[in-house]
Amino acid sequence: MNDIKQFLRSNSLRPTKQRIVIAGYLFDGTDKHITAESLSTELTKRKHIISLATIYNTLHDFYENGLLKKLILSSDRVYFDTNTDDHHHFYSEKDQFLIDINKNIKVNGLPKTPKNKKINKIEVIVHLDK
Amino acid sequence: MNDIKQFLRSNSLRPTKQRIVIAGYLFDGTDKHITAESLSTELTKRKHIISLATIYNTLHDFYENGLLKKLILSSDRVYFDTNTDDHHHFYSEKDQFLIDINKNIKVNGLPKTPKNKKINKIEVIVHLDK
DNA sequence: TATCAGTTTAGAATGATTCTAAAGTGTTGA
DNA sequence: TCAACACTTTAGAATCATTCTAAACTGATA
Ligand SMILES: [Mn+2]
Ligand SMILES: [Mn+2]
Ligand SMILES: [Zn+2]
Ligand SMILES: [Zn+2]
Repeated sequence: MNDIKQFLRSNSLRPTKQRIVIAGYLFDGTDKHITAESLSTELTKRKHIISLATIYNTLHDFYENGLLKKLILSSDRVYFDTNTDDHHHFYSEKDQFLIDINKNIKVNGLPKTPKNKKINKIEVIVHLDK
Repeated sequence: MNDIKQFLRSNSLRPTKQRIVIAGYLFDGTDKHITAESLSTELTKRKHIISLATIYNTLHDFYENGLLKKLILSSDRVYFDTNTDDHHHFYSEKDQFLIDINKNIKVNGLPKTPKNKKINKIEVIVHLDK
């Protein structure tokens, strides 16, 4: 709890009650893939009522500060990933199911990068089912 | 034009005026990445006024029939791709810019597929800028 | 402890997409 | 040829995740 406060402060985030609760849940040592909605549900289960606006604000604050990754996999919800290491995913749209691929994936055979552009990151999504 | 009609029929799509115009534009031999909005703008330029509802309907009909691929890259618009071959993309969110990678990309080092699941497709997105 | 910038929140707004239901059209069998 | 009907188009309403607004609240600081 004081760890969490320090953690937030060290990321230039004021440790408010809401951020402490959310960070406590998100960064408990277990990697998580969540959406604003699923996070809200999870917090409500734990009797922590936090407005959706704050949940969105907090997810963005954490994202802006590099504490979360953003995953765009579906057109109707944004996923956030507590695993900020470089990694990839298995994804089942059908089962709304997302699994980290932490192994060292190598992408071979890329053509040259478009003129005046730099590669920011390479994302591999392994789509399951259909 | 009669080619287009046949093309639509052979894909179990009734060749309506609107579908003929849209297919004529989309499948002119040049690969395209479009959104409902950009397609609408493009058709309007060409003096073909088609309602947005029909544009959405048609894109989905074409997609359902395998004439288009769907690309989820941003949370606020869906891209459709007239290149239905297996391929990957360079993507610049900043410049809303999308380039095909048709070269034979190889993804090495994938772990085993989750139990009871099958790989549907592997998608590589090379994000540019930041 | 007063002050103030930063934060939370209810509720409104946004905007891409989907839905509804009424009018229009391509197909087909007689 | 054309009536009949299933399929399609469309305006406008609805949906819904997300963002915005602006007022109340709170953590940090001196
Ligand atoms: Mn939606
Ligand atoms: Mn949007
Ligand atoms: Zn992950
Ligand atoms: Zn493409």
